[in-house]
Amino acid sequence: MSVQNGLSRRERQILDILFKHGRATAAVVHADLPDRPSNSAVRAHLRTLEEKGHVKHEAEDLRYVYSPVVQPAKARKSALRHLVETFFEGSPAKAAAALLDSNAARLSDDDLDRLSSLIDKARKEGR
Amino acid sequence: MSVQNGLSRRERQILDILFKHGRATAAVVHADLPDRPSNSAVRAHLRTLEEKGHVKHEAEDLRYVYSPVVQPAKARKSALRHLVETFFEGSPAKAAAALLDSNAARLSDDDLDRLSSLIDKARKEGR
DNA sequence: GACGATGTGTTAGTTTTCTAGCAGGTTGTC
DNA sequence: GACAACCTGCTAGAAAACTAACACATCGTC
Repeated sequence: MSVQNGLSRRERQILDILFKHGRATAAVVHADLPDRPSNSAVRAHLRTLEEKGHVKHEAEDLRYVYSPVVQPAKARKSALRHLVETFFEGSPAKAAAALLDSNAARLSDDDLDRLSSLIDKARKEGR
Repeated sequence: MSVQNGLSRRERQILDILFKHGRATAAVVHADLPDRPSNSAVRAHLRTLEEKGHVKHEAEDLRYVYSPVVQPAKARKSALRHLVETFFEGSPAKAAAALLDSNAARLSDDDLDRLSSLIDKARKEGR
């Protein structure tokens, strides 16, 4: 169903790091992982993820660079839906409000303009 | 570190359902769980979650009603931060934009007004 | 009181996750 | 060539997750 099913805790963590970085070597993934597992364990998991089809690797001067197979956009969307569903009663507006509310200080003018125009657009479509 | 660490896949699923419902009996959790595990397994997991301190139960005419121990608000915040971090390069604005963009049709006028005022507020604070 | 439906607790066993350790291959330096 | 410093693959075993099955309690109905 969801993109994130069938994955163990570690696999999920690793996949998240790959989404975050776009592409990364085993060493980078390892460095980003909480509670520092062994490097060997990380590589094993990456291989498993590849077997399961969630990840692919390219050889790049002697090391492997891993990247997610699922389109980031798709994974994003799925993650958003899941979050909205479990924490915001299915209301994207509530989720968006929470985002803006707790992070207002960190929004640039450009960001605000873009959001405004999105809201205007929604207004027009709503009529 | 994060609220969602140290949990297995199933435990995470169960906890998400509790967040979604607020409070729920073992049977409800069971019904909402994908790939239908045994009822007994669900109860065992709930007990484990309680041991770990993520969940509490109250006896309510003969059955147990479970609810998350962590403040929903806190869990929400943590989940949002994680999502923004892994999928939106740490930019809440990008996340909010994605929410509005793909769900414009589902926003009510009230929602839009609320969002607008949040944006205005951010504008003022930004100066 | 006997029965079924529905709830819980606990146990024991399987399956999956997770890991360290070893073997081997390439590159660069001495 | 020997060595260190990287990297990969693989394997066996420990640890944790996951589960079914059984035992027992309560309630309502016959």
